[in-house]
Amino acid sequence: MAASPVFHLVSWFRLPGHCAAGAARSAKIPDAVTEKLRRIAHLDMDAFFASVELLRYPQLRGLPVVIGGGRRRVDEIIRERYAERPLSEIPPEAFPLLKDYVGRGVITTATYPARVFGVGSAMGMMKAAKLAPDAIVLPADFDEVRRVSRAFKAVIRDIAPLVEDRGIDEVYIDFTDVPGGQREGGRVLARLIQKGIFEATRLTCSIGVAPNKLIAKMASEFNKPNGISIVFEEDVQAKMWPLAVRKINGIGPKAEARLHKLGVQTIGEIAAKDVAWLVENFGRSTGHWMHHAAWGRDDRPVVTESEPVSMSRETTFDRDLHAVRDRAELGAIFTQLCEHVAEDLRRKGYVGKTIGIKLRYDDFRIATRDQTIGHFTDDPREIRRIAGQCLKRVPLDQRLRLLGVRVGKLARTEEVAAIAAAAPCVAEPIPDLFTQG
DNA sequence: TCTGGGGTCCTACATCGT
DNA sequence: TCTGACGATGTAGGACCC
Repeated sequence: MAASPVFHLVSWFRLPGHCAAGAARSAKIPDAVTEKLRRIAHLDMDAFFASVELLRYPQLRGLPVVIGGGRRRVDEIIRERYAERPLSEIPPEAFPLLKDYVGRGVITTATYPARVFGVGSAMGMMKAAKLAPDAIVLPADFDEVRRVSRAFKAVIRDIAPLVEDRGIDEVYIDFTDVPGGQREGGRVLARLIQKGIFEATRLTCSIGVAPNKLIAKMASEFNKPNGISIVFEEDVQAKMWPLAVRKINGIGPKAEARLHKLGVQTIGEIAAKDVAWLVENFGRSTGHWMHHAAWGRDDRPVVTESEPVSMSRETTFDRDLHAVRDRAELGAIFTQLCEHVAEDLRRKGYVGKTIGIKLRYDDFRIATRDQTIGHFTDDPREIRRIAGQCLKRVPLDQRLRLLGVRVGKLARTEEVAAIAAAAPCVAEPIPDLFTQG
């Protein structure tokens, strides 16, 4: 190998403005200690959905609780028996248990006492019920979770403005230029943020601070729940390389299985492989990416603003439906999905020009079809019409488990309207694949 | 055994215009 | 008129993430 591991790591982590001459110089210059380092934090709320429920039902603290399934709110169900009592005074034995759960669905989150039994996110409810039959099961309250999500992100932005939203319970934060962001490698600022979030929401989170997003993401897992992990560039090999390949954000079950089959179990073993070998086995893009990731290299910036690419609605039926025998039911669901997507677009101020459908057959195979039209729309009837044309292009001789509608190629409604006002034109007709020609 | 919903990004391939 | 290269665009599917 031409360069030492230390050379690779040190050269990668210096900020462009601070490291023009790279590793050789930074290794010699004694003021390296005063140099401002790139410090990126990854913050992850602990068992977020479950923790939000425990704010409402504090009597369930310390008990195994999972969130998932069920469309009816539990407080409605138990109100039938405990009509006049405040929610916090309803005894734990009144809550539904996993072993009594009937229906489809997966676990969204599990509290730490529930995780002891081996249940966790994305696990089927039936399997979870076998592992932890006496765990309490609650449905997710998305409205409340969204409210708390906005609250904790507001706390962070007040302290450190460069925040990248990574979903409902996660963010990246650029500590580099935040006052105090360099102190103790970021630990001081991380503690401040944890304290602020707890005061605002009564919820805990875990934070990893590292030279880049890739390592910060891993670091936030090191010390869960309610932990802080600080990783410096010189720690990377010792902390990353013994870990399983799956710990790299971006290596999922497929890539993991492939690596295992090739005899690679840990991140260090990926790092030891030649790039050419990785490219040969995983393709050019993934091979190079995997090599960089294993060496802890990642120069992606913290992105504070982004536009959505698509919006969709999908639903899994209570029972598998047949396109012909359940035509009326499917038609009603289909229309409703189109209306929901249109509502979402209008509420958020977007229009789109690629309309598509997704369906999942009873054997879990997925089929998608798209159609791009000549203009932007957020009209539910038009979405329904184009989606209907897409639906005619998929085989419908097998039972369906799921149906979805998607609108892509989005643009802001106001921008499209402004362009249309500046250059009015007649919308071109939309070809109908099945009724014409 | 059972596997939700809402996304993003990547790849492969077909088609079309130059 | 035919052919090939090439880029842009659309489509379908897959992997992955929260």
